[in-house]
Amino acid sequence: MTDCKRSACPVACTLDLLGDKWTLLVVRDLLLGRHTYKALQSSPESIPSNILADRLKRLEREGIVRKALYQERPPRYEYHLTGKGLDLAPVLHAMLNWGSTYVPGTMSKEDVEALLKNSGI
Amino acid sequence: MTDCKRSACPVACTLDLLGDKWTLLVVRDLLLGRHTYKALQSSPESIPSNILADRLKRLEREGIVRKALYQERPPRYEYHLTGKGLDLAPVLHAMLNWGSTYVPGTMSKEDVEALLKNSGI
DNA sequence: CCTGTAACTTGCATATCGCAAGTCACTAGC
DNA sequence: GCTAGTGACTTGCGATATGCAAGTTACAGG
Repeated sequence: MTDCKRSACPVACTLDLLGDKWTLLVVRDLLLGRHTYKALQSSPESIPSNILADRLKRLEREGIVRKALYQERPPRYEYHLTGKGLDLAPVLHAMLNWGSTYVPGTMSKEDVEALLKNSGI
Repeated sequence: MTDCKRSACPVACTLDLLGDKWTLLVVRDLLLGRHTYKALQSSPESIPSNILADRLKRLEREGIVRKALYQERPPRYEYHLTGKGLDLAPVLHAMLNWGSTYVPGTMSKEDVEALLKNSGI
């Protein structure tokens, strides 16, 4: 294997995989029920197309996301979180708590919880 | 104010502030008891000097870190987390959990807890 | 005066990002 | 059959960010 880690620290290694502005947003959207490339592109932050493709590829390679063909002609794909991916929920949840407490102008935690309920999770 | 957010999502806004490979590592080190520039530079991941200076400046500007002169001649500084900064602990803790579970070759959660105890937190 | 140390700063090459546009494989309508 | 439209990407390229090395400032100690 050629995966050189920065250190043996689990936090550092987690940041090596997820430490950027977009990756965890993709995971958030997958948790919120957006499963197609189009749907992921349509989230309010409008992720650039090439970045989305790259992040999905990385997440799949890391076993956090699984890509599935759900229609053959024309080919259409769905992305789903694996168990490893679903276990990132506490990280997102902690960020949600912190953000809604300390960043003015963001949705309250309650609003987001309601949104989650309506999205059927 | 000219702080344009990507969206009203607390997670997105949190990632705007902390979403990169280094920022949360600096917060981790501050939690672990490294408080000087030198000490922060000496952590196992060896953060580049210019990046460290930049991140400390940003964290201070965002009210996550407070810089204090603890010795006048020669001038020596200490960095400490504010309440806002300390409240990032759950985020780090969630990453610690995930990393130690899913990234092979990292320290176990127990080892890190022990380390935290010894560092006097 | 010379060496050492903490806390940065600067220069510069390389890597990553992000916008726009283009591609590919179809399907549905005329 | 021809054209427009859609989903899922890919490509080009300028702008921004990163990372290494070296330099700077302000002192202390011998």
